[in-house]
Amino acid sequence: MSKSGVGGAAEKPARAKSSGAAIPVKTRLVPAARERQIIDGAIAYFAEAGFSGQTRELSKRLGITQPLLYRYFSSKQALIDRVYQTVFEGHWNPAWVALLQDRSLPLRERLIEFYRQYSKATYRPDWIRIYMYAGLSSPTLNQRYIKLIRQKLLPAYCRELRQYCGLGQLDSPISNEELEFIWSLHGGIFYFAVRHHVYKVRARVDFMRQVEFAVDNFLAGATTTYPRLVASVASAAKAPTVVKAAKKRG
Amino acid sequence: MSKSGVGGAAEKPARAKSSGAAIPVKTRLVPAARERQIIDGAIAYFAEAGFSGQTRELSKRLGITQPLLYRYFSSKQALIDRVYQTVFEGHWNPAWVALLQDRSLPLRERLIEFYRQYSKATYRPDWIRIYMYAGLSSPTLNQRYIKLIRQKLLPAYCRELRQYCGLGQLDSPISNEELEFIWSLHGGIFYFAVRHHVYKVRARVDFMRQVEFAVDNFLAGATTTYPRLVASVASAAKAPTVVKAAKKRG
DNA sequence: ATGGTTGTTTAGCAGGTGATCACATAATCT
DNA sequence: AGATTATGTGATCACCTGCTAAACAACCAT
Repeated sequence: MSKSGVGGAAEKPARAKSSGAAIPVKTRLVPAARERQIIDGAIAYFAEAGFSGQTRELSKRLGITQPLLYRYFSSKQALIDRVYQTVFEGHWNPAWVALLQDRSLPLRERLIEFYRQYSKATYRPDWIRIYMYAGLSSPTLNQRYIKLIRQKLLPAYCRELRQYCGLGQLDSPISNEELEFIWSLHGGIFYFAVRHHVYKVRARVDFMRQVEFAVDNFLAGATTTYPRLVASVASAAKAPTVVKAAKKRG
Repeated sequence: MSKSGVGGAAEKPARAKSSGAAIPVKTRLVPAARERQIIDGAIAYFAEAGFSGQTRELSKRLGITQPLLYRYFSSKQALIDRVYQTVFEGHWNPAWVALLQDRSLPLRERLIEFYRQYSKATYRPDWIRIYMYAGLSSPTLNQRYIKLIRQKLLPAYCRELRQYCGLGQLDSPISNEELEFIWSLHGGIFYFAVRHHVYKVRARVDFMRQVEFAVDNFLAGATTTYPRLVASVASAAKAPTVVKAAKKRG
């Protein structure tokens, strides 16, 4: 079954023979560079087309042939996993927690600076779109990322907010209600980025200025709302079985 | 080439012949019912698998053959369009605007009641997932929906908030900054639903209770933040070219 | 130069995927 | 009941898609 090669070579026009051609000669890259190029291209392509995008189209955009992808990644899924890994692990800065806890700055300034850095690192079209595609096809990775936020970032966030609201002496464990309360701010800001980068809605406002208003509003409200929330959760925790008992009676 | 039918009929085991069989006999529906069934099934299936889901798998779940889909929809895309239409147009209630403007209730109560109804109508797994898939593949429809929110709902929202914050006499046009300010609340609540229904993160909190906290916090902060926002926008509008002029000088 | 190593391409396969069509058959009408 | 209508199905087509093997060609040591 040896029918390949000869015919193909004969049809192929001279490529590197005629010296004057401006056509870029076939570039042969070292494996690390080619792999990097493929990953970067895959992030951009899958962010646009979703993970049901075709490997042929991806290779076309990279200017390489499709089988070459399989020299670097054993399967399409392996490439996708690598894209996940690169995107999800590449944008977390442990310094953000320290920033939130730096009490030499007012909490307002810390939060605004945090969102300046956080949005710059994560609110990018590619990142957000891949994050959303990932969440739709299989939310495992998103759950892990959310867990990271919930366990590393929000508790620090929460302690600073307690301090800010005059609950500094409080040492009760942080409740889910408190975490979700903070997440309502965080999510509101994130959804602004989604509308902007995914739905391409031009809001015609300055992003950081809106962040400032959102943070200011959150903090201004929190001085009254947050202590009430904490008290409400605490009182509910004291008598958690009341409802059930009432049900049994009724 | 007439080889169909005979062989197939011979292989097929008795279906309606043997009377005792519990197997449901072939149901023949009136077109309207079948079409409805297909659309409902398509919403559920595409919400789960995305629009790259296969027509064969869809028909399998519906218990019908794949070619039957093409009797009701000329192409897969036509079916998808119908799904879009059903989902996007099926969950808007004009009464919500009236509810927001019903000043016989405190604004807090109106907002909470609004989110109770709105979340019940739109924060459903199918709806949210199709909304997100649609936004990723082509944001046109989402833009239209956002425009609906922005033009019908938020202006009313905004007027009530002005009233609430002692800016009732104000009749200046509503600025983008004000709309985005409100959207930070709206988006925060929506993103809670996304985390819940798409990323399947179990927050272990009562949704409406968190909505109450978010609304309370928003309103508590707004009495101080909102007038400042309005003033800030107004003063910026007076001298919009200062920055440019400074740039020219520099 | 020469030959070996290895990055890259050409050709192609097996199974999937949207779409079509003749025909079988349930529901309706007379 | 028998004729009529049009819903639903089996078979199939053309193309797509992930993936593989072998040929080819650029780079390097000698």
